[in-house]
Amino acid sequence: MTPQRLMIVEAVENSTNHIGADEIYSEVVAKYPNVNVSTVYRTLELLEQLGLVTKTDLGGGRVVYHPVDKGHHHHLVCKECGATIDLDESVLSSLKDSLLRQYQFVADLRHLGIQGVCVNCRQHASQKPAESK
Amino acid sequence: MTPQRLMIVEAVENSTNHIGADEIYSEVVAKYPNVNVSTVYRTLELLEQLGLVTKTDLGGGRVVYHPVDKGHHHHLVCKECGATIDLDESVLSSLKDSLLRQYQFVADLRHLGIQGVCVNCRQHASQKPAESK
DNA sequence: TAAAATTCTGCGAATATTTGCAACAACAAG
DNA sequence: CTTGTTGTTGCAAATATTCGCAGAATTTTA
Ligand SMILES: [Mn+2]
Ligand SMILES: [Mn+2]
Ligand SMILES: [Zn+2]
Ligand SMILES: [Zn+2]
Repeated sequence: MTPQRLMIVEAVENSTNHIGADEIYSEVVAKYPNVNVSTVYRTLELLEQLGLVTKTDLGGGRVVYHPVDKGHHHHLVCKECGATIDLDESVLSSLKDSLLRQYQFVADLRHLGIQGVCVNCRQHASQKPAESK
Repeated sequence: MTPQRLMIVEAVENSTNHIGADEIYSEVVAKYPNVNVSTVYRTLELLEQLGLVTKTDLGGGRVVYHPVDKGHHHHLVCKECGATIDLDESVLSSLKDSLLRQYQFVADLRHLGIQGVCVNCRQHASQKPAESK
């Protein structure tokens, strides 16, 4: 457990909710000026393999990390407005179960980002049928 | 419909199964030497928005494209051995339905890559409990 | 301790993809 | 035909992430 790893873990744990690699890097580099981004990425990969953090692609180039001990959940991400809706883990547990039963496949569905269109954006789209120019 | 777009569409349609942006580019550049990768990516994005192709991240930096008219399906991707198992669309339709009912969210689940560990790799792992050095 | 083996790091380069911009092409109006 | 408008391209630079490598730090062995 090196100082840089410690600070990276700290940054992830202290984050309110999700945190990106760039934010972690900024936070760490403030106290420890000569850390490298590679180390941040490598440490995050390690933490992921150890099952301490989850990595989630929320779309649009935003990949975020989340400590496992702060609750499992998933996210619906609206491609139109970018809104993210929290989703309880139970919604995906039946899928996970059926993949295990039917395919003996252990799906890694800890913290998923599901792309789509939210209610608001769907309503707005139908209210504006004449999209035109 | 420009010549470069035509050739990109052709490359995707002619592909046996999945095809990556780099492969499309190689194929197109052979006949039309001064196309640019940007055009390939831009065209693929366009085709995706038009609902003609699906884009899927199969993990490990492999993003592949697939024409919609060649059947909908999903993939289980083993993180250990890289094997991909085909999955019928029906397996995810119940999830899609419940997201629509409970959250009024239209999930974009046309061609998903689900990460995890396959049967073989799981058995091998348990047969080798003494992983050691 | 000293030497050897291992692990971790910073750095710079590679990778895949996206973006801004200016030239270019198609096309409509005058 | 001349002009203006719009959409498409190539190029070069930005972005996020990964990788090889050689040196530093650590741990193991003798
Ligand atoms: Mn989350
Ligand atoms: Mn497929
Ligand atoms: Zn929305
Ligand atoms: Zn496997």
